[in-house]
Amino acid sequence: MDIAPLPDVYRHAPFAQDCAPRRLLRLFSGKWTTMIVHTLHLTGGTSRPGQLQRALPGLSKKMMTQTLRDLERMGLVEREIMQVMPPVVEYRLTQLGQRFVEPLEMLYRWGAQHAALLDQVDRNMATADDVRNAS
Amino acid sequence: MDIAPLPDVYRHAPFAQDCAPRRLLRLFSGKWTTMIVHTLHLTGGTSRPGQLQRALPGLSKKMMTQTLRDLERMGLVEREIMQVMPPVVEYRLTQLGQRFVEPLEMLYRWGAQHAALLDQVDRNMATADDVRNAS
DNA sequence: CTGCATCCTGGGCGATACTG
DNA sequence: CAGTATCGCCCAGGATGCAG
Repeated sequence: MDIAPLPDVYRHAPFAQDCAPRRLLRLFSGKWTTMIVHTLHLTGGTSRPGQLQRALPGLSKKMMTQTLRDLERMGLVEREIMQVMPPVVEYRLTQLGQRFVEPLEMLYRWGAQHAALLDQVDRNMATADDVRNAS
Repeated sequence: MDIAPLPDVYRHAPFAQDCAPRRLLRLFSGKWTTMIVHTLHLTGGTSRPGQLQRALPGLSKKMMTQTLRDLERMGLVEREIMQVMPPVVEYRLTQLGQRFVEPLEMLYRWGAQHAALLDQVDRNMATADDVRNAS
């Protein structure tokens, strides 16, 4: 008995359920994921937790470790523990992790170069809110 | 009385609270935001809701309208209503909205070209889960 | 067909406090 | 200093039903 083929709509949809774009978005859906990866890159591929947290204002200790654990599971980050007192830990981008720096750099660079557009968006939202308040 | 200056750490942090990268991430933090914008672009800059929903399997009617409203508030999308029965509506990227297509294209293209890396990530997570189950 | 209101659940994320 | 555990909020986002 044959399996019914998927409707064309699904096979040809540019954003099929598990297409690469969606997978990439899911990978980087966490609030801090991309920034942590990118910061590790900026610091030469390796940094210590305190350093990391200071570089990312607003990042709580909990979210930092949690995100780093996720990144470890993905194989993008590895952790080295030195058994001394006080303990010293270093996080490092794996080779796989370094591959993902490129798209992030592209994105961030674009944002920096087009800050004016972001300003425009903020202004639009502000005036929209004004209208909303005036009603 | 002077206002105490911010610690250097904050002024020089690559990811200061409101830097362009963070603003860009916030803009596109919604699950469907980027895909809707990109789909509008793919369809020549304008499409109807049904069409849009069919192009994005999994997108509920509610989230579609909600995201589109947000995009309208940002000034990235505009809506045209034709008063007929049954009603016809068209969503269109504004000029501002079109400016944001470029970074999305970069990102999505990168994802498509590096699907192998995404596969590797999935495999890593799978084996990590195996270890977890074996314990 | 489009779109809005309502209800509800999961989980992301933060604050706090405690261990080594 | 690094990491874990616990608590609780809030809201993104999905399901359903109704209206124009």
